[in-house]
Amino acid sequence: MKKGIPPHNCQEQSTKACVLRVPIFNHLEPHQLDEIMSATRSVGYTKGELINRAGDPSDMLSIVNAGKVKIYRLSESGKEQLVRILAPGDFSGELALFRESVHESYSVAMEDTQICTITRPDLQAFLLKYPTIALKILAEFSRRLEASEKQTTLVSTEKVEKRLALYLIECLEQEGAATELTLPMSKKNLASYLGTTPETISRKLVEFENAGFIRQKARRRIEILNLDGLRAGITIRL
Amino acid sequence: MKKGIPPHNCQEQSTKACVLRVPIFNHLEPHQLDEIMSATRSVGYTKGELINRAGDPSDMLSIVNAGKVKIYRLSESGKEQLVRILAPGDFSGELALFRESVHESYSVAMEDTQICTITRPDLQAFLLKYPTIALKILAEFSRRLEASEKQTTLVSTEKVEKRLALYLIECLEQEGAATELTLPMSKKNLASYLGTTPETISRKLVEFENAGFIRQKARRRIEILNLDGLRAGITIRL
DNA sequence: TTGCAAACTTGATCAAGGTCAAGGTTTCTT
DNA sequence: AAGAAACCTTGACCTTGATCAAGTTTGCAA
Repeated sequence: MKKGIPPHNCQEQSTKACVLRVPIFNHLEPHQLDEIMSATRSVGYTKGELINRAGDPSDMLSIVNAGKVKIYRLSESGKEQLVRILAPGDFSGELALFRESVHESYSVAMEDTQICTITRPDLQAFLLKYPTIALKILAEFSRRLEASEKQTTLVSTEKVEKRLALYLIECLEQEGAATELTLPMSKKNLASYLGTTPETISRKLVEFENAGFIRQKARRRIEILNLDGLRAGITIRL
Repeated sequence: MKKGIPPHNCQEQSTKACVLRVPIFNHLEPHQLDEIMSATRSVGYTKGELINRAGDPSDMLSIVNAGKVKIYRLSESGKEQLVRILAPGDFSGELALFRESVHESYSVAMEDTQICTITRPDLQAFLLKYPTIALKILAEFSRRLEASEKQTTLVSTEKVEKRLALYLIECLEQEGAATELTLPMSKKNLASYLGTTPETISRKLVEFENAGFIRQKARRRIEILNLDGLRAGITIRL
């Protein structure tokens, strides 16, 4: 399944960019960066390619250098649940790094993607040698843990309508001070992320539109017309 | 709100036990343990006492020495969602430790409880001095992250019936090879943990009983009669 | 550019499970 | 041991949102 792009794509160039780009390393001295770079390999994947399945042995940290990676789980009953989307600079492989283990989730390249990898032994050595890296990773983990627990709470205590509204608001905030946002994924994926179905997403967005909270535009763009209304989440029933 | 138990309870004794008991420290040398112990304070809480609220500033790692602590979040709409229960040896305060921050969740003592605390500056110093501690914490975080993401998937893709069945099975596994398990929390809390209501838990357990999968006994004990049936989760409708 | 596949929309139906209410049990507390 | 307070159970009802089905639109590849 995993074919990758031939070795001529593993340029020194992109490996370097990768290490420089990642928050967990970019505070290091140049000579330390060089050291890490030399332990790094770069692999390419083409759009739609499966990077790993749940159950695959996991023994490296993967850092996205270019492209986008979708990480999802399959439930017992075979439903797909989107966990997160990795953008350049994001990393994955957390579980595997600190104990022998296998992947718990699937990942696919959403676009043509370059990934840099460091093996577990190499990373562990770096962590002991440069403890500040561990602090950075701890910070990132605590951020993710926080996000994940929040997501659990959201899914288990709020109705779809509110989950969707909060998600839109979150997207808006990431866009800066804009009044318009671009969904970072398809509605199908969004449904999977929010624990619902594409049909329901579709209907709820129409409701928001009818309530005058938003306007849907082309290419996944959504204009926010009434942020407070959206936040309150009270859509007028007919 | 936070009143604690007077200082005479902060015995050297319990502080030592605490540090020894925790997986993140118990691999260290005696002199290192002494060093950490001297940076540790012990505080007591009485049953039902609120330890912290969401929004409180969080600047220390807390380790449970004795007792049980319930950690929960409140959703936007005011519903309580149980995140986890800390037993002796478990720790909490993750988010706060690596960046200035506030608690995202509430914690209450479920019984009379002793907690040891280490301030952020002290812990950060130890992490840099003894990098193996960071590795231990990373391992624990990755375990929790994994559990949390699994929980999200479960809640967002499976029906209550299956979530409950899987939960029972998980409890059973933790009891060793027994055919009987004790729910570690009230059904009300279990409902909150599984993202449902006490009424539904009650009804589903009766369904499982009618299907011959389990038998409910006194004091939160449940006997498993048909593990495979439970796993398959197909209850016979009338 | 055409054509196919995937994504999206809309409608109709229905089951899961949340809510409200009322009684019955544990379990603390005093 | 009595009383109170939580917890649990059961019933009736009704909302939410999943599912199935059938178009429609969009995006991409040849």
